[in-house]
Amino acid sequence: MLPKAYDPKPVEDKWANFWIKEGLFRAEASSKKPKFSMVLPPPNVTGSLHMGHALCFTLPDIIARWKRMLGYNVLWLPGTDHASIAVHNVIEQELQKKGLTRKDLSREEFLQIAWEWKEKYGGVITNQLKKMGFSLDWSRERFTMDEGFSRAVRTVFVTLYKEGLIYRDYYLVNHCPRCGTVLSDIEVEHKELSAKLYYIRYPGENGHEGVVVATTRPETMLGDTAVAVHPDDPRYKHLVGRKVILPLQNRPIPVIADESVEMDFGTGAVKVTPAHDPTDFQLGKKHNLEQVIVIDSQARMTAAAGPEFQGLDRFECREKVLEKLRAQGLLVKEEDYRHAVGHCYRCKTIIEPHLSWQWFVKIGPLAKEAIRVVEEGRIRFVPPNWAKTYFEWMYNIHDWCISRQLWWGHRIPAWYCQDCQAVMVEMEAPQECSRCHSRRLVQDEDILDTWFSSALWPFGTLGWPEETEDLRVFYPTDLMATGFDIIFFWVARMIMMGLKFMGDIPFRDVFINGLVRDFKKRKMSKSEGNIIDPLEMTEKYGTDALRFTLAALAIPGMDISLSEERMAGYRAFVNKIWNAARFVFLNLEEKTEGGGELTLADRWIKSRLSQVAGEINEALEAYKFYEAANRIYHFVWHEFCDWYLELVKPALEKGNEKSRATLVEMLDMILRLLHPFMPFVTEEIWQHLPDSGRSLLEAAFPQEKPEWRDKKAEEEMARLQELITAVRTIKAENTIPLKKKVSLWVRVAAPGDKDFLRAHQAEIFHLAQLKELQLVDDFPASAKFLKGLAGEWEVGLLVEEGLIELEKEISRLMRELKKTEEDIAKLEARLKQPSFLERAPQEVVEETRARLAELRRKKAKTSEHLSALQGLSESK
RNA sequence: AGGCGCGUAGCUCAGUGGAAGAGUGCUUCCUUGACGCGGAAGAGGUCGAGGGUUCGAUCCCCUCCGCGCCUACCA
Repeated sequence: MLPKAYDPKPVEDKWANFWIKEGLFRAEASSKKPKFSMVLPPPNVTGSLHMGHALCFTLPDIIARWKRMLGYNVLWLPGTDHASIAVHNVIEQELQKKGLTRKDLSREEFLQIAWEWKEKYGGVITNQLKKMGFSLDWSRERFTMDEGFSRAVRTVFVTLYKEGLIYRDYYLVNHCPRCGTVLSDIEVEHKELSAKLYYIRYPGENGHEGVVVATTRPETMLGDTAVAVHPDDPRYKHLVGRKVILPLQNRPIPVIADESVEMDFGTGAVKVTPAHDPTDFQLGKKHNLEQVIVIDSQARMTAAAGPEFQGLDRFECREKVLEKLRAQGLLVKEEDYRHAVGHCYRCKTIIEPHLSWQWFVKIGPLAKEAIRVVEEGRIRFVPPNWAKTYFEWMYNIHDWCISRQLWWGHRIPAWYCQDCQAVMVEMEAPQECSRCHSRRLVQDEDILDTWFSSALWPFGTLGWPEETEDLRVFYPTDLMATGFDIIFFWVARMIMMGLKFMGDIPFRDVFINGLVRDFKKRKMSKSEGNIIDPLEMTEKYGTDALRFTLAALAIPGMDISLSEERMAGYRAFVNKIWNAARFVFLNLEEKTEGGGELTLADRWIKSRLSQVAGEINEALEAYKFYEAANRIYHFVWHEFCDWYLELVKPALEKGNEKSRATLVEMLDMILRLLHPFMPFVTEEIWQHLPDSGRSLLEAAFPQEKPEWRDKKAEEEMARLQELITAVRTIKAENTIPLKKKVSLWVRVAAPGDKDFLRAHQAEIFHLAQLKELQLVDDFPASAKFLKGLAGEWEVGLLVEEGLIELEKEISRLMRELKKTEEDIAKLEARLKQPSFLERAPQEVVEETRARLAELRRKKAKTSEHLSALQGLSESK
């Protein structure tokens, strides 16, 4: 006999190991079954599993297990990502504790530490993935820096370079002074800050009044090389072509005209710093302005800023500049001002635009194809709205800066000749310069953006650039499940690279899941201290409960707000299933002699199960996890447990073998339906069933069975349920304990009713707790009843002394009557409108009339019952 | 500034052009032999505000209010 309460821990460990040991998650390239493939979004090696992962991996695991049970050859390929910046950050934090920076180490020393780190912490996350039971094919595990993958990355780089789609340029890029590397545009987070807008006078040359410019970054003025105004601005027209004196530097700079200047903003005159502002950079190029770098890559002022400022931090410098301007009377005005400032997405440091040589991907041609496959519906976003987000970015895409001044990652396969400056991009280090044959070559120090390699994940993991069997069988993959926050970072780039190098889409469907938030809808973050740790939750509630919670809350396009309450609810559900199974097993023990027919309840539950199976398959087909989860939840708890298990008891007592077989079969089917959502408890129970196979993973997923559909059984059950509920309601409202056995009188409505009720009286006695059932055509006037309605039937509980509280029942009936009257009034009003009768569909009108008739009957009966009770009350 | 999304029961959220739903919480009753991580019954909602389309709107359209998120070179 199973224990009374389900204990997840030992069960989960057992099956998680079993599945892997038996190779049940392994895909066979040679299989004859249809394939279904996915790649796991590779978690960072630095991290541990958080709730975002748990959600993002639970949903595809549900699909993977479902597809496997449908007979697919399923590949779900796992792996981890080297995550350059994240690894740098954690290692540098460690170094900092020892008072070191990475510059104190050699590149080789640093990389050794990083590899050790990867071995140690990469293992942590894979163990967590195994523990959660994700059905990943571990025999194919990959890492973005393993040898094969590195070759793929180099191949892509070299190919794109040779085609002119990768180039090197001296450009103003986003630089994080803390991380010490440049970042791509999308790695910059814009945050609104309260700041000041400073108005500074630049005096005119030869004593004219000059102009006043407005800026949020006064420290950059040291590098100004022009002032720009709008060509049509009457205030400044006369100044264009003349010069103003740049304060503090005492350098004459020209006033130029450009249409990009907004006349309405500030004073209509803008200072131009081509080396430190993206807009100014463009303007500078257009007007051939000098680029004066006054801030270096560590955000310190350079010599060009002048001796007074050199070496100062950019913000210290700002204060000093303001101080000086004030002293000279050139700071005209300060205004409070809110504006968006770029921050590093990793360390939140304010970004410094920085002029330097970097590598870029010319993205236009790649984007074009990637847009088309989504437009044409070859790749489908779920929910479809996310395609809009995708398009918006793709239409306005900028070239992608891919070089990073870091060490942990794929080193750029470019070599420079120190003699003739030739650039060589090759798969392997060249021996000599291809132009001058010099052997003095140095490799580019930079590495590639981590996302450059992640973009290759769907085919790099399958063996590309080798033409492997895996690649042939499993590419393109079928589904990519991920968060909306990396549509640009990852999804878009995978599409571009997949199309470019495989000539085919990397995946068919992109399922975008929402963010996991806390119960107050706040983002989970370490600093807020509101992190819900999935592993803590699995300890507390079990992995099945956690998985089911995530599935039940996964409404496409919506963020999930997670609460422990909710999880506790689903833990109860797991326990409920456990106990339903205990009941089934209890009845398995005592073998009966057989015989018997399928009861109404048997036919009903089979009909319902068939329907529910159909609905679940349909919901999963559409990735409606919440719908599938809720259907099965409701069916198991409120149909199978609440009704069927109670209804089957009388049949089991009679030794009905058909009922017993149905009971076992239903449990089997339920376990199969539930398995993708809660794999552990279902496997555990299923293995206790007689004649179960090696694993529930290999059992067939239930489908709708038309031969099980039984409309008559469903209708009859509905009538029985109505009757039983009516009795329970009367009992409950009169505070008669349910288990108190009563005499029930039913006034039947149709000729066959008596036979029907007699045939099911065992179930009725059991569920309504009766001691007597009288079937009558009319109630005797002599006896006293508590009456109610059950569909067409009128029911009466025979009143016994001291059994009822009349006042309570009377007020209940009065409430009921009032509500009925209100409903009647509404319908009558509707039916009085000629426009409704004329224009509404005939069936709607008919339905309304029928409903009205029903309500009128109810009203009549209720008031009849009421006056009977009132009479009783007076006679007392 | 643009784009997207949300506003329905105390809370978290489904849902549909033709009688307001679930889970949880709350109230009352019940130690029925699968389960108190349980059972039964119930209370609770002008479906954000105002217009419009319609015989009929919580649902479609417009405006507004409130709240998120994303994109963006007005310094």
